[in-house]
This record gives sequence, C-alpha cells and structure tokens, in this order.
Amino acid sequence: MRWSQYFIPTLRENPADAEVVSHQLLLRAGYIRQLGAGIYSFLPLAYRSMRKIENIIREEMDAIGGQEFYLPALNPAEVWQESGRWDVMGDNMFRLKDRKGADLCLGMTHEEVFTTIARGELRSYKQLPQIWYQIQLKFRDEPRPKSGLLRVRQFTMKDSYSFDKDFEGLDIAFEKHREAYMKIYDRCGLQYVIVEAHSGSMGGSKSNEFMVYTNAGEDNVASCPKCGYAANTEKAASRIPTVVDDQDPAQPEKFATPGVRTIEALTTFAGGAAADRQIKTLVYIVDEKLTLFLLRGDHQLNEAKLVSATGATHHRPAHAEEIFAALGAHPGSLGAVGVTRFDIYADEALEGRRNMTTGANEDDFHLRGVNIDRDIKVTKWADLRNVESGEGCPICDGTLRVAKALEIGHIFKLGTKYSVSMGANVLNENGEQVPIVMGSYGIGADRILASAVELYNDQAGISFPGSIAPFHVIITPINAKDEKLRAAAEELYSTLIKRSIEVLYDDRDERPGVKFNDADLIGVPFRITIGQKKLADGKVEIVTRSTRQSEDVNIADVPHILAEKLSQAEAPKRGS
RNA sequence: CGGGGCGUAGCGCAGCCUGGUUAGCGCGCCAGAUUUGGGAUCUGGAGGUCGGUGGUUCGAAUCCACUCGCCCCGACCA
Repeated sequence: MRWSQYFIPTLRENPADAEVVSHQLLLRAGYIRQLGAGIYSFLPLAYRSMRKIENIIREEMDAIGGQEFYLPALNPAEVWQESGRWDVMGDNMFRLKDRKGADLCLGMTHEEVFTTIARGELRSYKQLPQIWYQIQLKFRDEPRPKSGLLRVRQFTMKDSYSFDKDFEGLDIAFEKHREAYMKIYDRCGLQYVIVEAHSGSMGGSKSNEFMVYTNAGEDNVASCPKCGYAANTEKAASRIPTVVDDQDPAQPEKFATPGVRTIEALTTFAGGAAADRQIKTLVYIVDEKLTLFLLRGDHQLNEAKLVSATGATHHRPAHAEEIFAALGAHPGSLGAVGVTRFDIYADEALEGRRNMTTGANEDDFHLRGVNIDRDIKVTKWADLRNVESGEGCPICDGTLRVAKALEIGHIFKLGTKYSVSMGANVLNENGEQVPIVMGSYGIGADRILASAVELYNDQAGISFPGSIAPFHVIITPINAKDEKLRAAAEELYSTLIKRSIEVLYDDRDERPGVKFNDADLIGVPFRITIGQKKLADGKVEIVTRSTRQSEDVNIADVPHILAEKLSQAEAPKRGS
C-alpha cells in the first residue's frame, strides 16, 4: 500500500481519556476509534492485524481437528432459558424484543446454540468426538468498560466446543486445546502463563486461563517461582503458618469495647487481640438469603471463592440496616456466636481455632475466649481467603508472589452441564442414552492485539511481533521529490510486492522526521530507509523496529535479506 | 450500582468562579513559497448550534434545573 492513499490517521498527542498504553497507542497510531463506551471501530491497520491473529487461530484450531462454523449473534431467549442462563447472566446480557414482543438477546457466548445443534444432529457415540468452533462477535453489557480494547462490550472471540462420549474424551480435547492455545500465543509472540482458574458462570469442573502479565490487567495471579504453580487468586491456595492458641476459658466472655469498630482498633484496645486471633464476620446477601462469612481478622474475603463455596447466582454485601435487623448490631460489632438462623461459611484458616475474639452482636461489645468448634455453628468450611504475596506455595516450600495479569484465553471442562439441561444425548456402545460430555474454549482476539501492544511498546510507539504486524516492512524515501529516490523506492516497492512481502510505501511528501516517527508509532517491524548518499553507492538502510539497529545493504539484496529476517521473526518461540 | 472527574474546531487545552461587542491558543487541515536523515519556516485561509433541553436575565460557553454521553476508582469476564 501507498501511505498517501491508505487511511492511517495518526495523532501527535495522546487523546485525553486514554489511560493504559495499549489504548493510547492504538488510538494515536490510527488503529482504532471509539464509538461509545466499550465500543470501538477497527480501522484498516487494526483490521489487518486482526485478520492475521484470526488466521493463526484458525490454522491451529484446524490442526487439532476443529471445524469452523458461523453461528448467529442474535439468539432467541428459549435456548438460554433452557440452560438456565437467561436468568444467571443478569444485566450482563444485552436483551431485546422483536416486533412480536418475543425476547431475544445478543450472544455472550455460544454453549447454548452449539448444544442446540449437537442435540439435534448427534445421535451416536460413533459421531464423536467433535470439535466445533467459530470466530465471531460476542456482546456483553459490562458494568464498566475500560482501558480501550481490554474491556469492551462487543469483541471478537474464537470460541470452540468439544463433544465427547465420556470424560476421558474430554480430557483429550482439553489437552488438545491447551496445546493449540500455546501454539497460537507463541505464534502471536506473546509471553503468557497458564493458570488454574475459577469457572464462574460457565460451570464445569476444571478450567485454565491463559494470562499475560501486565499492570493493565484486572486479574491477580499467584505464582510460585520454585515449582511453577500458578493460579488466579480467585482460585489460588496458599500455605500459611499455623497459629497456636492458648487454652480457652469454659465459655466466651463478653466485654465492653466502646467505639471499637475495626479489626485494627481492636488490636490496640486494652483487652483486645491481635488480628490473627480475631474472627472477622462479613454479611452478604446470597441469592436473597442473608449469609455470614467468617475469616481470620487479618485475612481478606475473595468474592469469587464466596461464589464457589456457596454456588451463588447473585451476591452482594448486606446493607447496614439489613445487618442490624438480622443480628441486632452494626458492622464493627458482629459475630457468629450463637447464630443459628443464618448459614455460616467459615474460612478453613479458622479450623480448630479457640480463644478467639469476635463481635458480640451488640454494639460496643465483643466476645473473647471463643472456641469455634464449640461456640459457632458453622454450616460449611471453605476456602474463602484471598491469597497474598509472600505466602507459602501450596505445592512446594516456595513463596508465592502475586502479580497483575490480563486474561487472553480460558479453557473449561464443562462436563454435562449443558447436555443435561438441554437434552443433548447420544447412544453409547451399550445402546444407552448418555449425555454428551462437553468442553468450551475461548480466545479474545482483540485482547491478543491489545496485549501485544501492552507487551511491545516504547517511547516511540508500538513494536509489533512480525506475525501480527499489519505490514512486514515500510519503505521510507527521505525525500519524496527527489527523482532518484522516488524511482528506487518505486522499484523496490513493486519488487517486494512480487515477492509477497507485505509492504507499506511511505510516498508522502513529508519531512523525514515525520515519516520516521509515524513508522515507529504504527509498529511495522522493519523499515527500509532510502537516502541520497547511500543510494549513490547502491545501498539502503534496513532498520529493525524492536532493536532500533540498522544495517546498510545493497538495494538488490533487500528482498532476500528481508525474507530471511521475516522467517526468523515468524519462527515460533515458547512463550511461557 | 456507589464514589470522583470531564464535555468549548479533527486532537490537546484556555475562557466559566466574578454573565456584556466578532469565543481564543497550540497542533493538525487547505493554498502558495522556501525547505527535506528524526514531528520545518513564512504568508494567506477554512473550520465551533460552547453535549442537549428548559429556566433566570435586557443579555448565558459562563448562573440554575433536568438530561445525555465519556473517563477514572471499587463489585463482573475473552
């Protein structure tokens, strides 16, 4: 392409409301423009990169036997009602009515639609296994779209679904996807880590997320440098030192704690207790029911773990009035001793603890000498605690560190959740109807683009990996009006096109500085600079964007030197 | 949803508090000239219902009310 005829609206300054670097650079480099909150237009450069990403995904999915479909984004309510997710998805689902008043929605994911096809067409175990996929738009009415392409309401996802006759088959399909995903991210040049994850509204038993470490991410990953354990903190476990308690009195003792409202305040209050000798009582409304959650005073509740423990569809912290009505005290004086009317979930770190201090459910009073086994009627013990940096690895004797990360893919073992609720069965070898065992696997293509920018940028702009850059090379003649330069550039341009090298030719009549800066900004991996002096010796300059290194080469050698550099850049390298 | 902030030319901003001629500045854009190895210079131009609606006032970008949109911080996910 000739730059003068191609639409690359670069910006000199950062748009004011872009915070994260990928958002700033994609805007400045003329890749995207915003239409609304979490809604972006992809301009030609971005769309070229997106197609490359999609094709890499396509090739790797095809390589594991995936078959590409294209399903509707517009879905009738019925299929979602059958699976039960019409209600579960809540406000995150875009809903609409047709002219007859029938309920429809925009697909957030496609388990339901694919399962509809499976149950209609798959009859026998002999037709299994199947891996079906599509690359398509997903719509999610996010509570808070943010960070440019990182969190949007409409995005492109490769979603695939595996159908097997049994769980052994699912294990194989899951492993195939895991391998395929690794190849995809490797080919896209991303550094990533695979972590254990929380399955959320997808359901199912096991899931892995593919994460890119970046501060722009919204997840936290706990990892052990020693043994390689890695998990989303929504799921992560950790090892913490046991606290040895003193002998407790025969029964809890109530004592006045005027004005003490926090764990912190009670640690310094005369007659109080250290935070790890306190029981923190949190009150949530879980699927309409008021529920208590107990943690050690110095621990934080992880709400994803709350969901895992309770199986909740909806949850929120209870309001102070609701709490007072239920327990007779305000936050700051709450406890679970003697409470029987409500479910009580207790964190495993509290097991066996005694001589603890907690609220007395009477404002300005606490109880000490509490023995959990004796004094509190725990409904269920569960892991509720948020893992923190510096805690012990659950697998080895290493130390965990917690870091921000962005989710770029997620693979789930669904099991029979959808096949059972929607009636997708096949006949097995014994002639029995059995539910198909399913898996579901997603990759956000837009997030691959954005995370590549997060990972590969510098002061001057984007530095895309060769495999997903919109162009392989840019030709920059120093002076558009110099006939010799122009002729050399034109000739090189058509030569490279003939060699199938994707070339952008900056034929604009701009000053060299403008062209160099624009070339750096948009992130083309190689630049060929053609200037008078070197051209007089038959030479041009090849500049590598990522390293900023340049070398002078004979103009006739450019095509094969470039071809070599490009094939090196394309070579898959292990990312994690 | 709760909390904070912002809407003035394509982009970045000033003006608003304390209402008063034709609403400014930088960048970008158009024309011409001189320039051409890291975001040139000069000259001359184009471009704005000041997010919207209603109100107060002789007079509103400016004050008031409502409303829409966007960004950021906390609970959701590719």
